[in-house]
Amino acid sequence: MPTIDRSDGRPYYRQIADDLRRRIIQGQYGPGDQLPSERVLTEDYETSRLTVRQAIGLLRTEGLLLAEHGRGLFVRAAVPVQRLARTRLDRAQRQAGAGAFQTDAQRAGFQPSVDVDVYSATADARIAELLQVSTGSRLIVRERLMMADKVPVQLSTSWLPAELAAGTRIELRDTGPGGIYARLEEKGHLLARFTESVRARMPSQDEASALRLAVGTPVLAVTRTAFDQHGRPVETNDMVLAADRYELTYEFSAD
Amino acid sequence: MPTIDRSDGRPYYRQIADDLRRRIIQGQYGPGDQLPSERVLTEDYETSRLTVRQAIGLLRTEGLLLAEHGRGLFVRAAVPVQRLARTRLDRAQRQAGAGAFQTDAQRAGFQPSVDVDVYSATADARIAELLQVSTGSRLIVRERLMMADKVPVQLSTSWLPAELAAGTRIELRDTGPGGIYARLEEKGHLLARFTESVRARMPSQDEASALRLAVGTPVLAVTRTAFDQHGRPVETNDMVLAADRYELTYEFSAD
DNA sequence: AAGTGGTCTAGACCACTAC
DNA sequence: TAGTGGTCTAGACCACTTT
Repeated sequence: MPTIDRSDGRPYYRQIADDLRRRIIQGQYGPGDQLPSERVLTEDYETSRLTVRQAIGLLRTEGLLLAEHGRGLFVRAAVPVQRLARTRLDRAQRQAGAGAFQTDAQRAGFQPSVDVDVYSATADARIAELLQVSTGSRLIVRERLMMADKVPVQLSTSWLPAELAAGTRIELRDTGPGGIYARLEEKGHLLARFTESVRARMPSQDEASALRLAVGTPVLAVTRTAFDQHGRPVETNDMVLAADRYELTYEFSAD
Repeated sequence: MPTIDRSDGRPYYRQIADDLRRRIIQGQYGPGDQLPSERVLTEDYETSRLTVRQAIGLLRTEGLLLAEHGRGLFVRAAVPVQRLARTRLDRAQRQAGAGAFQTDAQRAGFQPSVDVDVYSATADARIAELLQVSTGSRLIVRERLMMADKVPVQLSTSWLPAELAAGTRIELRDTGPGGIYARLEEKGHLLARFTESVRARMPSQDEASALRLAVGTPVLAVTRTAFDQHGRPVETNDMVLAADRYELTYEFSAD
């Protein structure tokens, strides 16, 4: 029977969280199962509702529990994870037609859709360094919200030096078959190399609502830069991915 | 002056959080600065302390604020980020002497130290698949807690088929110069290739306390598998990194 | 000793979901 | 309509840090 040890040094809400966490891990409550309501837990643990809510808040930020207003508390079920492999950027993949996101989504059985916004801007310090241009240089910026079966799953912002995009479909919403990389190669910038840097953090308010993230879901922030055959950076790209829906994979030689 | 709009649809605590967030982003409170105390904020916003604490809790899980018991509320300062590049696993690096962590830490100006635990176990389904052995096979497991200037920064667990480690220093706490990869190569398993998969999630209770993570800090979970010249997996490794202290970088060709 | 954040109580009413 | 989680009040005492 669940109770609180009033002489235990731990605060009550931690004892409750530890107890519920143990039950979940041991399988007493499985993925998708409903927990007793907050009021029932309050009676079970002989405490106040706020204390129970503190415990539940802890398990929510740990990503273990999901609260649904008017319905109840549920053990969070694992989401099918989409794997993003390095090979999504191989030339063969790029030339196959659509962009990387479309290809991935369709292979995984999702119906992809994209909202695009294109505008011009000037380079701040960070983008200037990534693209090896001067701060204040003119850029084309492409912001995209990618959806799988109409569920937002990925934010992406691309920056390109304005003169590389000038007069191409990169300046339009629809960049045509193969996406911006195909347009760059048509212009003589053969893509030679990518760098990617990966970080994780909690989402901003805007990202959380755009991606409809549950409390306790971090994001993966990936910055990719594309270099042409002369070693010149031709595009850089910030991707924000819901961490519970994506896995990134890389492969490299040991030499 | 800060106040709450009682007719605004948003809950009070969100209005307060939005207001404080705006002030932080606009620079009214810079990194490391102290905010007014909870009781002062309660008066400023003309509400109850719990409502202020809810707002602060939001900003803490977003990673914007840090609360220090008995001291006050502070804007979280950016931590110096350690970059983990693919090249940390190059043969030249590995043969230079110490393991990857020691090399990285010393280059970054930290004094590295490591707690190690070595024991034998049997393969569960996941490890069996990664190492391409049968479930239940005998393994050597090496658990490590890495510290930089005595601050825990990284957890690492390695699994190797028992027969590859048998009779080598891989079974000991101190594996000798070059670490386990050097011992494997001495035994004729030349390392050819690594795969890494990267995910992000909120830490478990154990990880949070082992790595001394602040509320609102996710972890990067990296699984690396090493393959020998015959394509056989010889080791697999789970790394858990504090996301606010690490950045992973990768580089690959566009072909 | 004074000020800070951390924990806790015993209520109340609102918003949402299901029957 | 009943049950659920979400928000809010007005207190109280504890644990920690600083002076």
